[in-house]
Amino acid sequence: MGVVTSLQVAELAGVSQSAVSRVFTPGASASAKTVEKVKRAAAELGYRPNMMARAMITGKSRIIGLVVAYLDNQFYPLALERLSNALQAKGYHILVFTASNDNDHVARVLQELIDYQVEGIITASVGMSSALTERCADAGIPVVMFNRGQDGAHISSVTSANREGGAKVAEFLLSCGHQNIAHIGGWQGSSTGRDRQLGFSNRLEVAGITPRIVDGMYDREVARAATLDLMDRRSPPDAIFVGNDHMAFAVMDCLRGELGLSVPDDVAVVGYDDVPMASWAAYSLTTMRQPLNRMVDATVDRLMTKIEDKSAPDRAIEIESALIQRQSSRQPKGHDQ
Amino acid sequence: MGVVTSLQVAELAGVSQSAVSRVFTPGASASAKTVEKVKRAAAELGYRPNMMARAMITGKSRIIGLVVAYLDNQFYPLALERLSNALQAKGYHILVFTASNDNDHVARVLQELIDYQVEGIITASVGMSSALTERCADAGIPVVMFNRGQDGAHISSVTSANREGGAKVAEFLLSCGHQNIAHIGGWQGSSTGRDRQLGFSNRLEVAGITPRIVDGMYDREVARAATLDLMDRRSPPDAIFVGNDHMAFAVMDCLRGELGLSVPDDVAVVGYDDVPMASWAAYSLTTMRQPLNRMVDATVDRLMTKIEDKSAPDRAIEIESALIQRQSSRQPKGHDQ
DNA sequence: ATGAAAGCGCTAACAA
DNA sequence: TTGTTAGCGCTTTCAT
Repeated sequence: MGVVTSLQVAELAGVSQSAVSRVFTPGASASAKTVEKVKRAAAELGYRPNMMARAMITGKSRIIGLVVAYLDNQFYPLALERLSNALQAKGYHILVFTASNDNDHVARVLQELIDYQVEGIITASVGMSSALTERCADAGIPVVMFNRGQDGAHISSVTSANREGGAKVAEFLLSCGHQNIAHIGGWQGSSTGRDRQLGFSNRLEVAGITPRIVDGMYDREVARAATLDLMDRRSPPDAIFVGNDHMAFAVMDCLRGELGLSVPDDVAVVGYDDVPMASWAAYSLTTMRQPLNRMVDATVDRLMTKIEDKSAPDRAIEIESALIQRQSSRQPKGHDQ
Repeated sequence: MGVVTSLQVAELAGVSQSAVSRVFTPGASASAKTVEKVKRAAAELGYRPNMMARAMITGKSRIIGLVVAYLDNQFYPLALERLSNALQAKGYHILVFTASNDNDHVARVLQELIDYQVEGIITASVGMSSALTERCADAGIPVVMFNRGQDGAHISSVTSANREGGAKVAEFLLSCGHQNIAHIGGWQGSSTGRDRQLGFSNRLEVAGITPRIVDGMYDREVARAATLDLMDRRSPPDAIFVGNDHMAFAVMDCLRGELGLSVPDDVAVVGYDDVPMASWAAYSLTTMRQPLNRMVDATVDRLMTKIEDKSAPDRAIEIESALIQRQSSRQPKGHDQ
């Protein structure tokens, strides 16, 4: 069993144990000769520093906790992958925790993360009460919320400009000549869902239109039921803005499969996120592109900043997003092919 | 900053530091009175044991390393989610590492995992040379390969019965009356891809049919190119078995979108995995169902067994899978609706 | 059942 | 630059 300690390396190399430690500590001082001897001995014994011991002393575990609720919406696994890569490049690693969007559950999970002495926490697809935010701050652990915000709170977050995004969708549907518009929103318990909806309906109201609104809860089944309900009314909508792509696919499946309708001829559908699947031929979904890479970069940047300087100010970062037009929507008026 | 130590709790509770430790150690002995006093003091100070320190001493980090290559194939995020939940329920957590399928890369990642003193390693969608397997064994860290096997190797693995699965698909396509059959295989560098292909072509050969075979590399783009190539030949296939669902979706997109063909009238498509998307109306893909829950359970079980008893034998577990018939394939002969 | 004492493997002053 | 000496916060003998 390969449990080699720095002491054994020291003995073999004929130096002190602390010399070994220095050789394996980035910013430490050691003569070329010592480095040489130690490296050789270490290689021979297959020695590697014990991260746990190091973490305990320095208080730097090099671990970032990631709390995530859903992994069935493709946006999140992709975010996880990118975050992991970006963090790995900086010598950090991700400890994954799954939690439902229940506040108690999140609290428990957060406590465990604190127990693990993680250096930072990223929450994705989960909300946090300000009480929880406080708790982490007390423990001295920086938190960045990914794709969720928290109103007027003392916490860093990275989202796209959801309100503006919702407005852009409204603008677009209006320009396509739609008047009878519905919205299957993201869960109203999430800032993301609320903001998109707000931007959307505010812009529509300016045009004197009040969209029919249902909460899709970020769930395929709920979105499907909402679609069925919407289309069953006296004057069904000819355009539906869906709170995210994940639900939009369900809406399209329902529209085309169950109801035998044509998208976009009978009903136009617009989503939000632009996950890879949105561009697949089977859907070709018009959607707001959330720039994943930039969101990930901003998240990592925010986290690193706070880790290096705990007193750095918290910031709510909003990244602009753009509408990607595909086949699930009609052409805006006055725009020829 | 909430860095409360057991010593502070001990002082407040009027007991020794070791008493505090015992109270927080599951199998330890302490009188009801002591437990009471300590718990009260701990609660007052907000004390929680430092996992890092505990891990260092006991050698039990309660962390499982997960090495994963792709997260764009929906099968893996789902596996990750289930694994995380199952492990969380047992008090373990997942440290995620992403690695390409390059042996050196995997080696580096594995070394980092060993540095972190993880108690076990799960590899998903990545292969491991037996040299790497050895290394982990030397470090005393159990490894379970998920959805990958290693021929005649000294390692635990959990897969579905891929060879048999491939044969089942062949059998099915034959029963539908197909004669001109192609296979866009999973990456041949993976046991999973090889086994499915082997079972498939062996069964077909019995019927005197030699399928045209292309390696799809588990990649949408490669699968698309393969489809284009296959359909461009003099006698294009009327049935394609694709090595996994992820590629099968690309094949269907290409067939229906780019080539304007009908599935299954012109070409039948069968996949492998049965990810949720396979059942969505847009695809309705006939596919082999890999029982994710059972695979996850087996993986966790195997890992726990090896963690508890390092000398437990390694086993290659194969879980049976069944064909799920949907709309992307024709009806087998002699079977009425 | 409890406290004292000895480490786990390492980093970080401190002298030399 | 180097070795010596303390610990980090905890678990674990070992007496009591």
